[in-house]
Amino acid sequence: MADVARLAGVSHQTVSRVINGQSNLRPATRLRVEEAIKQLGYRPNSAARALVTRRSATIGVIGSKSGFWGPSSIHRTVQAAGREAGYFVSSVNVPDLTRAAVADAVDHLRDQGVEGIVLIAANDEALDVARAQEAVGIPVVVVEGSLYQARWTVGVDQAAGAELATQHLLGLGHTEIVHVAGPLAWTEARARLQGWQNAMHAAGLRIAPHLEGDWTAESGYRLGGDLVRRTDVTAVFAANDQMALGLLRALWEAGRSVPGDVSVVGFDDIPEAGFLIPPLTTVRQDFAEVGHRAIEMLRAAIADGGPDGDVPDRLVQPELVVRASTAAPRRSKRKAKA
Amino acid sequence: MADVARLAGVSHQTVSRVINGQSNLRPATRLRVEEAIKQLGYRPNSAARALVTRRSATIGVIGSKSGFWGPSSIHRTVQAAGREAGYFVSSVNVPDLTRAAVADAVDHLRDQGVEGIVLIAANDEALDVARAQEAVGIPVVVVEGSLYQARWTVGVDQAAGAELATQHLLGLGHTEIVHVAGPLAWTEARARLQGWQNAMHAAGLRIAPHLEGDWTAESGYRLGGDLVRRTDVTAVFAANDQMALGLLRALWEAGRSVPGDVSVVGFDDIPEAGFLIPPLTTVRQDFAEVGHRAIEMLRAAIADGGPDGDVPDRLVQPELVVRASTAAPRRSKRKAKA
DNA sequence: CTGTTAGCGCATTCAG
DNA sequence: CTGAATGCGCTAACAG
Repeated sequence: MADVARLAGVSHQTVSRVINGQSNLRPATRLRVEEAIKQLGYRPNSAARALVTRRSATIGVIGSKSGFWGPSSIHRTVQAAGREAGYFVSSVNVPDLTRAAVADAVDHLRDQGVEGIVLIAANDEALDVARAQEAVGIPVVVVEGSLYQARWTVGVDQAAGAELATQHLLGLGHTEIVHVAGPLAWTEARARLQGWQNAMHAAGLRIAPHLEGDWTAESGYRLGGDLVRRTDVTAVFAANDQMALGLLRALWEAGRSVPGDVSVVGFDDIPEAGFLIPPLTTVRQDFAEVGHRAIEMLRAAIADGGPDGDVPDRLVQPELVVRASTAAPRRSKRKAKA
Repeated sequence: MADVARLAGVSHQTVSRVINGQSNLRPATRLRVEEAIKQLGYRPNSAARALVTRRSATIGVIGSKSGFWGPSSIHRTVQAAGREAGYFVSSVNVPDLTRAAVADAVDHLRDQGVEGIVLIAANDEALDVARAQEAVGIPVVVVEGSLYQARWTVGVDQAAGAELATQHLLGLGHTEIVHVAGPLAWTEARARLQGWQNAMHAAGLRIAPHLEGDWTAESGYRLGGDLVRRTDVTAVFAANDQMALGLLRALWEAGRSVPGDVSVVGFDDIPEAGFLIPPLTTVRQDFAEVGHRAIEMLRAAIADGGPDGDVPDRLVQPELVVRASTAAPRRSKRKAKA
């Protein structure tokens, strides 16, 4: 910077003013300085700036190492939105979302001086850490966590999505609809379970016990092995597409046709969903929107720290994508068809 | 830090020594300082440290927004390995790997003062930028790029993997093996194409023209629509699992059985591969290993800048995973079966 | 083994 | 509209 000042024949701080786009500058001076900057290929030192301004212009994102479609998509969109908003974004992927691992990630990020943190794919333990952190003073926005367990939250309306899926099945005439849930320590899994129950309840139907998987195709396959024997079940709503995929395979192996014998609905709309056998009906989530809102909220939290925004803003509405894995049940048992 | 010094009754400097784990300290003093640090909840300011040491302890990772399995898995493993190595890791996902976008990402990272960059999933344009960057002084390790186009490179031996896949098909007795390649602007796609050609050539077989997809299931499905008419083709080697998945669907729709009528091999071993219909034979890549080596190499590049390591170290060997999508051709046309 | 003295590169007072 | 001083929090020399 001293070099630039010398070359432009001005002082230190005039250069600083140019860089920070201050207004009180004679255009000629500014031009001269800009010229010198370009000529010398000068780049401001962000460490020095951070030291004096006490602003690192950096935010942290905590994700999980596991690489499920939803969380990792959100990680990407949050990253992109953060950068667009002018931040450097520093990521850390924890092996699992245990209290210790998340706390560790938070520490790492704090040491770097991040101004705020976005925590993705939160389960209960992770939420505890988030709450503690907020108390300590560094804003944490939780994505896809429960709205009631953290102050700053953004996410898709999971329950609404699950209701959409279930209602679709209901509308087709199904009454025996089983839910293959995700791990219930995850708030997302619980919200989807809840949505399914709500819809079943609203339709006046008996709510069969749900199954619980771990988001993987393997678990869907394994649980599908059990479901296959229950011939009363005409439809399954899986809490994500991976498990639905495993289910499809189990059904296929058992010689039960989809959607002839049983309809299957997933959740997420992974890019492959439309190319499964058969193409999967599922619930699409607008991850890009989630990413943007997360950053928006984080900025607000950093600037303000005050009361959070309106609840409606935190929820992104999902959308049902109907494909070929769902149809009316073969023999329509009429019963609770209102 | 001044507070800590005061509380411990020592100087500035001694505190600094404790933090940096220097050896010349009386244990008693160290203990006293550590006590004070804990009591005050003191955390070193990394900006100040970066300013004086000229080391940010930060590295950058450039990935692509698209979210394909391979690149995003590597992104995660690189992130993890970087953190284990004591770095802060800052990510940026570019919309596409064009020259402009990558150059932009590099600039962003440089502004942050990263000590080095890992560039993931490189195509030709991105490689240009990487080379330019190396010349300018900031080390760039390219993952999955061509070994000949950049100095610091780590990756899976794509060609070897493709040969593995092709040889498997060959060993089963197939002679008409078509390759559905990835976008050939990607070095990975070219290497896999090359491996297939090598194996075909070595077997003394005619090399049919390849098809070119874009990594997506959709493209596999589309290209599969064409392949379906070519009844002479008994086996297809797809350059990734997504395209193989689309292919499976196209084949299924056309009523051609897999592996009865045609065998299919993929590449990547995505977690769902074992649960497709039928379970997919594919080539597995050890992404964690790639991530570790990338960081290892980046450290070397940062420290040294000198000659690169031995070529063997840059290549991770892939592994064939045989599942149910491959079998001997129905009518064995003997011809080049050695 | 420990304290003292400088200065990293910048933004922020305050004067001109 | 611009320049001169001051200090952010820390580490790197030196002294002692």
